[in-house]
Amino acid sequence: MVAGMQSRSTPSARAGGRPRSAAADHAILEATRAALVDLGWTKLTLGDVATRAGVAKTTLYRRWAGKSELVVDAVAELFDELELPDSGSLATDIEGVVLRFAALLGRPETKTALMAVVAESTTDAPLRERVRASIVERQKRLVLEGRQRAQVRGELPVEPDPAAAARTADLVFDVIAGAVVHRALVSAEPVDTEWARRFTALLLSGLAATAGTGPAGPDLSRPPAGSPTRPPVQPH
Amino acid sequence: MVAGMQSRSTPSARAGGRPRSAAADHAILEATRAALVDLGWTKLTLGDVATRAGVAKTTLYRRWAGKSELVVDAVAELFDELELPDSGSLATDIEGVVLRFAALLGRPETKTALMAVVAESTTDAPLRERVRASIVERQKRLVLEGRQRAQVRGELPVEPDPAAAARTADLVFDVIAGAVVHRALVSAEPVDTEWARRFTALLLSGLAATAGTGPAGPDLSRPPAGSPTRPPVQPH
DNA sequence: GGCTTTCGCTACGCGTCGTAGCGTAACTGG
DNA sequence: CCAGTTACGCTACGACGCGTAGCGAAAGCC
Repeated sequence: MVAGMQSRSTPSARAGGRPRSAAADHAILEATRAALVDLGWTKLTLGDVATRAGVAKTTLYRRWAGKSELVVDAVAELFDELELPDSGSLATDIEGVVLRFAALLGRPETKTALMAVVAESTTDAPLRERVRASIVERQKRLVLEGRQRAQVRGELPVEPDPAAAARTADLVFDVIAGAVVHRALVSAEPVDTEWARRFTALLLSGLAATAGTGPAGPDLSRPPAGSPTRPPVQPH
Repeated sequence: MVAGMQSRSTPSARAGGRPRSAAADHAILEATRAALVDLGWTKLTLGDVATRAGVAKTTLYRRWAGKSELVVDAVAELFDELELPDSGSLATDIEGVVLRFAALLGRPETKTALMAVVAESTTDAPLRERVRASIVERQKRLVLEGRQRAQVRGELPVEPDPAAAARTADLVFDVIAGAVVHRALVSAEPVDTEWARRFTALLLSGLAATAGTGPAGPDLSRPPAGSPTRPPVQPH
């Protein structure tokens, strides 16, 4: 499930001896999340996690290099729940994924762990790669999915240059993820429906204006009338 | 200089006894930044900071509650350098402040400290208030300054409703600061001139489309011809 | 049944934390 | 000038988490 797990047990190695308990893995990661809720990042100790999981402390050190790696794997599992909703229009899709991402950031486990492991990763290159593969890349795929859907719908133009397309995808990803994280964790203000709507409107009209340098296509900021999931609401 | 300092020495208290050494404050904060560069956030110890600063460890604990508070004050001083450039147009102003902010985030002290204290602040309300007052509010003022300048220039419409104006200012702030931080620290990719230009174009065309619901005003995405600080460059 | 690897357990040295206690230094008001 | 008050440097201390070593037992594969 989590990408960073088979990095230690290379399947090409000789396969003799007692296998690692998969149940212990689940127990440890779940205990880690529970400890994050109760204690937060700094007060979390590996000994406490071991006690909660019902395993020996040495078992933890045999599988993970340190606290950071363990927590990355523990919170990475939560990002499996993050999916791109298919609501019929690009605008409501973005609003939906923003709200889901914000709900994930609102959980006490992720709230205290995410920024901490990113902070650690600034001085630890292997950890940064682990964060990228386990968490960041999983979010970025949602952007690529959303763009492809929108292009099929005709809501976004197809960029011919793949390098330029990758640059805009990276830009959009940093804008979405960065804005939500900053709103939720730095400004510490709620990411509610109204904020998501305003943010999406800002982003989409910006995209429409910059992507199509020529005459703009249909208005992307609002879903078409009769949206299946949510009726369009006139802003007062 | 730093806002959180006079919270302990209330000037209304009785003023007898030996005054606190101001030189020690500077030495401690500078030693903290040096230790952040050499050791990073986690390996930084208060005993080491005390040794570098040439003061006793107990002096540190008399002035700051813990590592987080000390680091917040240490990096908050660096944010004094952050200013809004006056380049003649809103677009180049934003590009300039984005590059300056990114340069600040590129320094090893802030890189490792900023995310760490934000992570701490998620489980520590007094610390969150300290971060807000010392660091976040200082950045947000740049947004308000930039908007006012742009309104004087006629580049942005004046929003009559103060509540709505505050909401858009908060939104723009989270988008700018969030995107730059995410690009620099999470994606770990360079915030260079080209990225700043693309991001600014995205933001400004979004602002122009959403703010003026009626007919759009002048094109905000590019400075007027003959910009005093930087000649406009055609994107290939 | 032998080989290999994992697991639980105990114990250990090490470093940091945060505080207490003491004598001294600096500054103020009478 | 002297008593009062506060900050400072220094030492020492208990507490705690870290990460590792060593052992016997368990659980698989050939």
